[in-house]
Amino acid sequence: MARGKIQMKRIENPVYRQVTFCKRRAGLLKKAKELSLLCDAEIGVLIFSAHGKLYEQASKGTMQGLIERYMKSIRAAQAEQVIKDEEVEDLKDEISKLKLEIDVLQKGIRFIYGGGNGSMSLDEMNFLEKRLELWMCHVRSAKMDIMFQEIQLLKNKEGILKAANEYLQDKMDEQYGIDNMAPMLTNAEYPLMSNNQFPLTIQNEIYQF
Amino acid sequence: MARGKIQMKRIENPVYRQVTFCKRRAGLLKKAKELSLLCDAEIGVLIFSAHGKLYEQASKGTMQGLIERYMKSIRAAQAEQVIKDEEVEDLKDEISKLKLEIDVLQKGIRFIYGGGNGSMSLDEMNFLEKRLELWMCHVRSAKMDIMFQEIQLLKNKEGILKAANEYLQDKMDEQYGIDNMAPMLTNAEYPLMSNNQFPLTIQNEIYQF
DNA sequence: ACCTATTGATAAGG
DNA sequence: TCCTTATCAATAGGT
Repeated sequence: MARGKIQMKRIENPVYRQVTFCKRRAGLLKKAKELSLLCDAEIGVLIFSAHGKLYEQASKGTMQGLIERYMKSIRAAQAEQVIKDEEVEDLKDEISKLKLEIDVLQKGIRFIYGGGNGSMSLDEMNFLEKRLELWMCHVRSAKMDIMFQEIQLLKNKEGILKAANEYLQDKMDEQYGIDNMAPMLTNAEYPLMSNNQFPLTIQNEIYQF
Repeated sequence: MARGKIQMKRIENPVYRQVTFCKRRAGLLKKAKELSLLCDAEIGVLIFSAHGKLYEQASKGTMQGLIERYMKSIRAAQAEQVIKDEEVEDLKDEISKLKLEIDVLQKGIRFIYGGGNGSMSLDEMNFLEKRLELWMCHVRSAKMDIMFQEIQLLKNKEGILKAANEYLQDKMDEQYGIDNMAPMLTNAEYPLMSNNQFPLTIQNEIYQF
């Protein structure tokens, strides 16, 4: 440079620093423009002064376009710009669907829990009543299925235990003799099963509603 | 420059152009770094070669940070970067809440409509049944309230129409004489009200469920 | 903002 | 891509 070189460190004198900033900033932007022109390159320069003032130059196109190109160029840039936009759209779509779903589901239920604050018409309530009755039928039917399955399970168990019981009975008969043990078992047909017995009457009671 | 200055226009010879691009690019980045250092400025340089290759330099901080600062500096930049992030968070929060809500609401209803594909336990179904009965009670109670209000409304109308009827009757009596009109009205006490009458028996029928 | 001595950048060639 | 070197451009310090 002229009239003495300067050390490559921050210029402490604020006046000198400001002057140098102006001069070199102009030089930098000029160099950028020249490089862009000579070599057909797209160049952007962003300069924030120490006080936060912005200086910018975009050779060929706009700074916005350059930044977008930069974002796309850098890997995963799409994840920050393009994909983020898509994500927002997806999320909004999902929210719309969920809200619609909620509306349908809550139209009645909010009303019911809210104590019926006049937001539903008589027709809507009649519809809801019918719907609730239907749901209740379905629930009761499903409940019945489960209980019936349990009954079947218990009956199977009953059969197995009954066989085991008879087997044990025979063993005892062999070991202690018929005269000695027979009187103890006359009052109970399947003594090991008493807790799991399901009389048919109870079963029928469950089925009707 | 050395050995002759060059014209400030695109260098046609690709080899020369490429060489100049390398040299001047290095020079530009060096100048940028020096300016940043000397004058305490934050500088970013973006260079896309004619073939699309990216060269970048960010003095102080990262290019991303610089771009964000640029976006914030330029008007409405927050709407593209910061606010978009916040928006995504908000949307995700909303979705979480909605999904939770849906889960609660649909836990039973999905099952019911799905025909009871074994996803609920017997206890859960008992709970749901009780809940449905309660809802139905609420619906019927609300329905009843509305019908009662309608009845009150109709009774008020009845009173008004009855008075009007009597007034008209008197007028006719005055105009045509008692002998001429009396026989026509003996069979109906309130002839203008017949369609809106609510016998007490029907009302009671509605109340009981 | 301008001037200008001096330094730094770089075009051309290897 | 790097080195060399003759230029020319950029600029530090002063006005």
